[in-house]
Amino acid sequence: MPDAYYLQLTEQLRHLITQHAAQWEGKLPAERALAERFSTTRVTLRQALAQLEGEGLIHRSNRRGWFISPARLMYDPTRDAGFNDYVRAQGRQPRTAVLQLESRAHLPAARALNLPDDHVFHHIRRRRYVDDRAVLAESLWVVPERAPELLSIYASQSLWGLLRERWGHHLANRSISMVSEALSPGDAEELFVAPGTAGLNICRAIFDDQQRPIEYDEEHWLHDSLCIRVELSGQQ
Amino acid sequence: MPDAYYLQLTEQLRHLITQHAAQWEGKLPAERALAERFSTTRVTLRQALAQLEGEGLIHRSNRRGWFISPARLMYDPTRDAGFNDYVRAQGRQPRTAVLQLESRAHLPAARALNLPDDHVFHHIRRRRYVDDRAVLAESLWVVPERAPELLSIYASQSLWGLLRERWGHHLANRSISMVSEALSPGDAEELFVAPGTAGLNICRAIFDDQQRPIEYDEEHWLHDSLCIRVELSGQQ
DNA sequence: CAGTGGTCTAGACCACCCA
DNA sequence: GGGTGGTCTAGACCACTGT
Repeated sequence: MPDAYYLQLTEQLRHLITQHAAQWEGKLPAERALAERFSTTRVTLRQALAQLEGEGLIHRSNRRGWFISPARLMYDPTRDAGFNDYVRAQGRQPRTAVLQLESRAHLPAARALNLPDDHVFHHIRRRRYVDDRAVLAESLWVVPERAPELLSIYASQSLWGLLRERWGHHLANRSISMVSEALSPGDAEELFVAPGTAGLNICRAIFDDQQRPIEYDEEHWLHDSLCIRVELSGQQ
Repeated sequence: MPDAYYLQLTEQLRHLITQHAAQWEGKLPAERALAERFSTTRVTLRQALAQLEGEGLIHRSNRRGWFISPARLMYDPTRDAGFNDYVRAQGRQPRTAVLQLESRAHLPAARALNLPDDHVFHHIRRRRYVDDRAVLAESLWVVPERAPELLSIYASQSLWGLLRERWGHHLANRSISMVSEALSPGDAEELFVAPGTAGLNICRAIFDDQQRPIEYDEEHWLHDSLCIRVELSGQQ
């Protein structure tokens, strides 16, 4: 069926990668070396690599080369479990870098939380790692009335833990949306990948048990880094 | 920031497309024409088009050209609403083509439903359209004990409607997983797109209120055709 | 500084779609 | 049968990475 050479190449590379994964220590040989080994051009070789990238088998670190992708992280966006907890529960190592703390308005957050367009939020921007690979760039927009001194006390711990323990909020109602995307140049740079790399965008609007808006967040994941999982019981 | 020419091209094309959408009737001019208009090569032009494809703004119909993508379909995989119902509710036109009806074993279904590896299922393979664009290829694996004569009476209606009305099943517990994927050559062909086109794979295992397995399904969506939406209330 | 990936050129051939 | 998109070649230059 696959008569195009780059599709045959894709299969050969797939086998090569699974066989030599250990010996290469996760990093593929240089493109020119691979192209020569298969007697083809870099263009065609890159077409095959792009296929495997789309499948989630390998990924690129911008200008540093091709790497074998680790197993996907299981993630249930409907649960309250903090990032650190569920990453560790899967035997992986979480890490967080806080990129920005500020207060300002944000239209999508205002719209999603049914607040005036110019409402000001506490904004936390952070980058999250799994096993030292940056996989997630996210922005949190917290309603300041619910967590007044947030920005002065926040330091990369669990936000939902804080909201629960310090301010006694119960995250009861949530509206979640997920779409595939191409990472914006900004998001791509923060995750050290090439612009336009495939990503998954997850947005959540969260309200308490009295329908008061609490928080809105925008997550940009590398597309190959996660598997969304939702378990539900009870009739819908 | 975007000094690469193909990224500038991406922006120019984005504007061109939004302006001329109506006049072009959804189909972009030929690649050679566009490349000439921007004084570049087809390779670079295609790189820019691929960016817009990743964003979901345009898509390809295999060997027929580039088309402007319609608005994403909102889809809540946690609900029981039938495809026809929720597509119509969004003012769109649903259509279904049944591709295959058979009985056979399927390992992933058996595993997901906690049945023996060689358990035989009723298998329904179908293609679903929204406004005459094929957007979904799916396989349903129904436990025959729950719907014995399914294959002889099924004809593209709502499967969940049938299960409920004819056999009185309540779809109570479900386990859902979603991952981005590159469409397999087979799935791509069924959806009339190029092999390796970005897709979204959704799998569901469904049990009744007594935890008896009912059905397992595998969905392959074009990545730009939908927006997953989940609304939840109550604490998790 | 050497080598790498990212980008780009200027062609070519073929299978397939559509008129 | 003409034109299209899909594929492929054989180069090139540059910015950046890692040493």
